Amino acid sequence: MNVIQPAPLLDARTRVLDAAEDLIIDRGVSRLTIEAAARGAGVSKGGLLYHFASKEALLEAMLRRRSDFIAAEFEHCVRSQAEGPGRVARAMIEWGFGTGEFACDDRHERAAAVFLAAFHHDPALLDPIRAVVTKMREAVAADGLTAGHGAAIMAAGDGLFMAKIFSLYKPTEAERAEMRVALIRLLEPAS
Amino acid sequence: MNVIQPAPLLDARTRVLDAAEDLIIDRGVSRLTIEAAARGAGVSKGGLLYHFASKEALLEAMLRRRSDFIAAEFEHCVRSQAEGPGRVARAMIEWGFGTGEFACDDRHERAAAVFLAAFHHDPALLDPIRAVVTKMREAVAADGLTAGHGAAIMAAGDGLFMAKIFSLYKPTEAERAEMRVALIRLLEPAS
DNA sequence: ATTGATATACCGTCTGGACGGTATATATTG
DNA sequence: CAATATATACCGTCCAGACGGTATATCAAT
Repeated sequence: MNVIQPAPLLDARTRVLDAAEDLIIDRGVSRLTIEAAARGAGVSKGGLLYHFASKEALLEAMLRRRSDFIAAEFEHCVRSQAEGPGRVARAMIEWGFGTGEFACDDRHERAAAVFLAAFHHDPALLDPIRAVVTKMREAVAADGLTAGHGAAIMAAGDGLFMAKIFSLYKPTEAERAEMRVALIRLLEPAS
Repeated sequence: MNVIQPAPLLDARTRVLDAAEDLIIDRGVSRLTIEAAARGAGVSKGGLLYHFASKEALLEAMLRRRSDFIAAEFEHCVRSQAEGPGRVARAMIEWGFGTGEFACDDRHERAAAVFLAAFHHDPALLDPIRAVVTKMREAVAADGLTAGHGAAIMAAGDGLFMAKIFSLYKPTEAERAEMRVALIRLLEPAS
């Protein structure tokens, strides 16, 4: 105890949130305990419980942070697309299969980790994400594409996301590019 | 204790496997304990541990049962499709978006539950599924479609599966049918 | 009587959470 | 300004319960 810690650059609350994510990512969902998260953040268990009244409260906060972030990022991605039919679907393609600013990266990995941990503790904790997904689906439905085409694009992105969550497979960059081309075809009205 | 149980129709081993799945599905992954699984199967904890030496062994058996089943079911589904290019992709479309014999049903839900529980205990436990997925991806790659198109179809199916796992949303039958139509477009060579 | 199948009792560990205490910063007041 | 009070941000300890797993007993069938 009383080990000398490096000067804390972020406030304890943020450090705990980050540490908890790190823990899930490199030790697994089952290793996330409030004690371990506290240690990782350079805080005592009591200190953690000051900021988050319970493990559930911690998970709620983790989830809120990530789902807010995801929602904002996606909205930004949509706005970066040209207006007109298929705008939302195009954003989804860039989000899941592109290589630019909005490509999947470690933030998505962190989000996935949080979703899993929250779901494990209590499936109801995912409600904030469900709300975000519902909004996305509504946007897709009102996107001006042939019915079902936007939903198929979204599902394909989700599929890749799931593969990442469970490390089922890791598509090569070439494969992602090819999938992107395929999905772009679905932006055209059915003949 | 010693509550009178209905005559056990199945052998204890199968009953334990089923009970464990039930537990995950309607109480959540975190509620799966060997004690609870034993109770659900009408067996004592010792009885369960006779058949499955540890919780990990139980999860392994649960996973093996489901992944064998999934693999066999998918193979059957492929064989039911007409030969020729896109056979595997067509099977995937029917599997994930069709309404017939191979449509997703509660067996998929049970599989999803098992995957989650196994992943939580130890991500490496998913290796049997990863092998199945790898085989599927190889089959898709050799399916004779424009590169990436089969992978996109597969990803869309996976996306719907993920939505089911986490109860993110439940597409209507009409929506599934529309998605199916969209994906069928990807069977045609790119113009 | 041996073996397979199941029950009972128990142990050690881990975890979430409660609790009491401490140091520092920030008002409030005389 | 000094003294006092209050809030904030932690720390370290302790405990009850849950859980996985072991050891041993029972019992039916061959």
